[in-house]
Formats: sequence, C-alpha cells, structure tokens
Amino acid sequence: MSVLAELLLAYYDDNARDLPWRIGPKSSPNKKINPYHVWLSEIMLQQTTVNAVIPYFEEFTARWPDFKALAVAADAKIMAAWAGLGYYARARNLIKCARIVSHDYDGTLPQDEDELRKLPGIGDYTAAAIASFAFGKRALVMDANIERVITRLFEISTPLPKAKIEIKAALDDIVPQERAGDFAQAMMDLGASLCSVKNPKCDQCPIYSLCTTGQLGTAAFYPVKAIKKAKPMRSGMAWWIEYDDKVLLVKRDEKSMLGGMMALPDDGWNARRDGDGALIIALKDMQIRKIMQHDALVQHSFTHFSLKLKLTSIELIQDNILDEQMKEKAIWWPIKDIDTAGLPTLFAKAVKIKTDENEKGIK
DNA sequence: AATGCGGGGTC
DNA sequence: GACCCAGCATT
Repeated sequence: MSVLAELLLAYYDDNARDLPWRIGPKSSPNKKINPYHVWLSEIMLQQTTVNAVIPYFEEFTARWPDFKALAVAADAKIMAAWAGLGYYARARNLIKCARIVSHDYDGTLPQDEDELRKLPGIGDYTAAAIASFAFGKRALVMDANIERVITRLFEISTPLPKAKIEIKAALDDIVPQERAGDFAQAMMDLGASLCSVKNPKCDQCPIYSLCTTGQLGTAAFYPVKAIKKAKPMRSGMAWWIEYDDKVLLVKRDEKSMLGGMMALPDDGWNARRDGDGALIIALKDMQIRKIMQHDALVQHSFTHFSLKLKLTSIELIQDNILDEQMKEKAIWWPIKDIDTAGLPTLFAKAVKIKTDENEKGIK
C-alpha cells in the first residue's frame, strides 16, 4: 500500500467523523454497515451539508426502517418529510428507487457499481460511494471534497469541470485495493475540515509531506473553476387564501421547480420571468370578505435566481371556489396544522410572515 | 458541455 | 453579499 494511502487511513482511524450512517462509537457500536442507511444518507447528502442532513436521516430511518417500508409509504408523506431539505427531484427519485429495489431486488440493493448506476437518483458519485462504503468494493469515489484534495495534492490547474478526467485518472493511481471506502471517506473528511475551500490548514495536514500546493503555499487557489453566470433577481406574488380556519394549498407540477411539493398558489413566477400579478390557478365565484397585501417581503435565493415574493391575504365568505379539475391539485389545509403540510422553505417563510402578524395582533 | 434544480453555512 | 456543498437528470 502506498505511503499516501497509509497516511490517509491512519488519519481516518483517528479522526473519522462519527455519523449516524457510519459505524462508530456514538452511532451504535458493533453494528454492521446498513446499505439502506448508506444509500439514504448518500441521496440526502447530494449537494447538502452533513448537519442539514442528520435530522432528516433520523426521521426517515425511524419512520421507514428499510427499502420495503419506504416503498409502500405514500408519496405525499415522503415528500412532506423531505420538505426543507431542497432539491426535491431527489425525493421523487428516492421513491422510485425504493420501489424498484423493493420489487425487483426483494428489498436488497445490488452490490455492483454499474447495476447501482442504473437506479433513479444514483449517478457516478453515488454508485461508487455505495459500492465502496456499503459493500467494500474498490471504486473511484469523486465528490467536491475529493476533487479539491486531489487538485491541491497534484497541482492540477485545469479548470473544473474539465479537470474531472485528470482527477479521476489521479484517483485511479492512488486508491488502494483494500479499504477503498475508508480511503475515500478519509479524503472527504479531510476536505470537510483541514483541506477547506478557504484558509486550508496545511500545517496540520496529515499528507502535507506529499502535497505539491501545500508546500508551495498555493493550496487555497485550487481547484480552479470555470466562471459562473450572475443570478437574476425575479419578483412574484403568492396568496394566502383563507376560509373557516383553513388555507388553500396547491400541489406543484411534478416537472417544474419545487415539483410535487405543496405550496401557496402564486402568479407563475419562474427563473426566466417575473410573475404577472394574477393568480395562476382558476378559482370560481370568489367572494371576498377582506383582502390585504403584506408589507413584509419574502426574500429567497435559489440555485440560479433570487426571488422577492409579495404576499397577499384573502379572507373568503364561502369556500366553494374549486371546480372539479381544481380539486385534483388544491386542498383546504387546517391552519393549525400548517407545519405538517410539508411546504418548501420559500413558502414556509411566507407562512411565517402571516403568523408573525397574527401574533402581533395585526388584523 | 451546459443548464436546472434548494437551502443553509461560512466568510 | 458571494461562494460553496457527500450531484443528478436532461438536453
């Protein structure tokens, strides 16, 4: 085994983070690695920080302890449990994947990387991660942490994402035959701590003696990244439509942003254009007791645009505003249970404006 | 190869 | 504010 692998594995043995999906003292000693836990954590961790994931992981594993349990759960329950974690396509693919594993594989994940790669929501990274973390296979695990460690280690100056080919080749040279999963997680832990994006702590690094940019003092300049586009600012409106202590929620289209999630009705804003100020859903015979626009504005930043969302409140005199077609996607939700509706954070912020005003006694 | 897709932490 | 993160799917 190479010196690099020995140093990293020794670092991991002494400093591995104790995480609920890993085997460790806190996360229950003597347990065997659970492929369902590895899979679930890897899906949740895609572009998401460890601290954000942990409470969701605990909730999911408590409610749905294995693939078969998750496979028979109602879509709406799973989507609501995912609310707030973001990237909701992951939850839609999670459901699909659980049902495939349950039906086609009798509730047990395949161990082969290429077989894993075919499942919904599992790409190159996750297939390699599951194969090596859960099943002890040698695989080339390449995430943002490892990309950072490798480009610094070998002074790879090609901008990402083009550099991925070189990084993978470098990885193939250094990943050991044994403990490939621990080796990868050692680099990930290193990237999450000492080999940080800003102000890397090279003086404390276990592989300083092998790191080109560390010794040159240039590690912080790596990896080089392609220039990214500026985020546009958009504006839009959402409505709080209330009758008899219930609020009107809609289920968003599966294909679009926040797809499949419950939401307040809005005016059709998206990444490319502002909302037009008119309700996007068709409501009939709306008889209004009271209407007001709130002063407070919801400010929210998505991956590729920012949004300033206005909020209008309407109190109705009656609730027979849904025609048969609308009843498919809209629902009157008890306001006291609004926390269980599973609203994405954008709309949870709008609800907060509403509840804050009620607490202050504004009528 | 480029784009769409959340949300929260860090500096 | 800008930047980033245990990426994937689609085009």
